[in-house]
Amino acid sequence: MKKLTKKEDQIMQVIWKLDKAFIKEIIEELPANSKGKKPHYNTVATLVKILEKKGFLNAELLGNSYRYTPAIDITEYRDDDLQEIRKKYFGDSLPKMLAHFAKSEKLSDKEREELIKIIQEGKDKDS
Amino acid sequence: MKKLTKKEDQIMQVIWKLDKAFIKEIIEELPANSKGKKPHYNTVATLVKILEKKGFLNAELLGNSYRYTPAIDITEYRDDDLQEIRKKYFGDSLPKMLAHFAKSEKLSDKEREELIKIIQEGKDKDS
DNA sequence: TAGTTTCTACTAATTTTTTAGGAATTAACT
DNA sequence: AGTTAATTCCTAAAAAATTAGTAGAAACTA
Repeated sequence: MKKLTKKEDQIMQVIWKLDKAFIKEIIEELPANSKGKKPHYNTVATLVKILEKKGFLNAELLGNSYRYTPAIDITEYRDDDLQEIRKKYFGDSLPKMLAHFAKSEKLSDKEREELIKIIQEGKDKDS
Repeated sequence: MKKLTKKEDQIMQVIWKLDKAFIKEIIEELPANSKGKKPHYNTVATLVKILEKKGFLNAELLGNSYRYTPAIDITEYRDDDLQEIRKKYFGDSLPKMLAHFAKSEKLSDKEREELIKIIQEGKDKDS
């Protein structure tokens, strides 16, 4: 899968969240910078074009403007990301990584029970 | 914590791995590019200088050259990274993320047992 | 219809990141 | 001492990523 830059990633996160979005709507979701400015319309349009070219977005012409939808599932992208993290910090070992998380923070008793159930059951569909 | 660029991150990974390193040694650990070339000495030296300025590295003069050591623990940096992932893909929920991993892939029975033990015990030191 | 707004397409400016050249210094060797 | 090799420091070129301007088409409005 093609890599995304930080800004491209940011745009994708928004579109995954909205599922379908016009550029205008994307801008609304984006945070303002330190001077309180949302990014320029054309800035976002450029990023979106790049994402389309990279195969991350599909465009559909509605009236005179395009609406964009993800061409790639967020889970696919996410799993790539997660695998990288695993490689980088846990010697590519899932149990090591899991153990880290399990140890690292507080879980409620109920959460613990649920996790144990999941682990015992083994694999499943996706979360 | 200051953010690192991709190359800066790459250098840090090497130094965390080696614990102490001269520039020469860093270069040895870095992969060659598509033309079989390791990065230029000064390229690495520049990155290292930046990392020093950003507070990620300490330099110690030995003979006529510097040896670099991490000024920041990898676990600290890693945990930042992990938290971002958690926010980005799991609505900042640790149990959700854990559940995803637990479901996502195959674990051996032994690994399962160990994880369950860890979860039941609750928190611990770091992994 | 003329003015105004909205959006796209194209292009370029700006900023950030990455790469590496040149000169000076030190050490090492013969 | 003279030559070579390795390193630093300073600097800037090159590439990649980000931002946004200009022009024109389409749609809307008074």
